[in-house]
Amino acid sequence: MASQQKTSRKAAAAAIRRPQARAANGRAHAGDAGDDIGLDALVGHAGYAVRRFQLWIFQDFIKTLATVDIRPTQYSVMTVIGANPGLSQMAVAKRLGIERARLVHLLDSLEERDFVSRIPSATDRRSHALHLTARGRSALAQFKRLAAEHERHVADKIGKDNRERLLQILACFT
Amino acid sequence: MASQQKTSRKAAAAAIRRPQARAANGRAHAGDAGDDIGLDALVGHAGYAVRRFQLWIFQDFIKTLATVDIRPTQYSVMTVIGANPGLSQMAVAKRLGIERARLVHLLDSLEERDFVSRIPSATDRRSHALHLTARGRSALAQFKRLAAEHERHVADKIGKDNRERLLQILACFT
DNA sequence: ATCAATTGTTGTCGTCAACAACAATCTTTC
DNA sequence: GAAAGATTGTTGTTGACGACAACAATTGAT
Repeated sequence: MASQQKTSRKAAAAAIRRPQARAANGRAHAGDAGDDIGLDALVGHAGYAVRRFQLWIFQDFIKTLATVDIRPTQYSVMTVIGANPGLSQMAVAKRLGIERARLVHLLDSLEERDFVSRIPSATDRRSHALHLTARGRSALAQFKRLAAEHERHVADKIGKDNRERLLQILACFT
Repeated sequence: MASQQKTSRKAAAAAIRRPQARAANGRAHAGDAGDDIGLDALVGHAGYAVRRFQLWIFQDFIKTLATVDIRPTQYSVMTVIGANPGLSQMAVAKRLGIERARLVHLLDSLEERDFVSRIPSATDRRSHALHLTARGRSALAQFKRLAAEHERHVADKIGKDNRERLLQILACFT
């Protein structure tokens, strides 16, 4: 493949020049940096819009909480544990739609930073009861303030009422 | 960490039993499999809902187009090239918000399957003019039919009008 | 007592975004 | 027209993330 690239770059300078069907949005020379590139069917696909939106929103979250070095998934884990102390890893994973294998590493890092502690369950010696540490509780309070600031960025971007509508539409997935 | 887990599992069976602050949504024993686990602040976060929604929507897309083995990103690349023949890799990457480094591998796979061809640009010997092959064009037509079916799944899930509203709200990101 | 299921853990694999470096090539500037 | 800087495609690495498979310890059911 690399060699194929090399050879095709060097050799076939006289390329196949087909009459070439015109673009759906009719542009002359499509190679330049103009921003009038049509998306065709993509504009009707919710998945594309959602992907772009999630990219933006996650980047803003990470940037807004960069000072405390907390990522969206870590925030969601701490929030759920804070609201439901004593949950097992299984319960947290199921509730948040995270693989329990992945949650292991997430909790490892949060435990290293002394935000969360795994306490052996009194009733089931297989499972751990998850709790926030004192440090974790006060940290989470700060995270929530920063997350609220991030949420204001979202409202600024798409509009306050649109954000409300969005939350309502997607409520069935939370 | 692994040893810490081992020891804590074996040793501290008599765990710390704090009086333990009650959960925000007031539950008795939080360790069981009940689905009444509160999300607390997460319900107000657009990012969380969007993440869950994107997970669902991408999985449905992949499943619906499994017979043709096309993933969302591949579909978006072929759609844009089909609508704008002759685009450079840079232009496609910028338009779709993909890293140009990542687009290289995407195009490699699409070129291997004879859906896309990189034709040396006549005006700029650095860049490639991207085109769909004849096989790529007819394949894309089928992909679009399947993608439309997927889009109906979305409408079934969140409601036809909600889907329209969603597309409208997120139009600024496409 | 035995067998199936659950829980946490470890590991691998593939996708994806972000970055950095590089050669080839184009563009700008003197 | 030659040097300096920018752009394009490519390669590679890193880290977050989802999916899956295996495993030991433990629990629950038969």
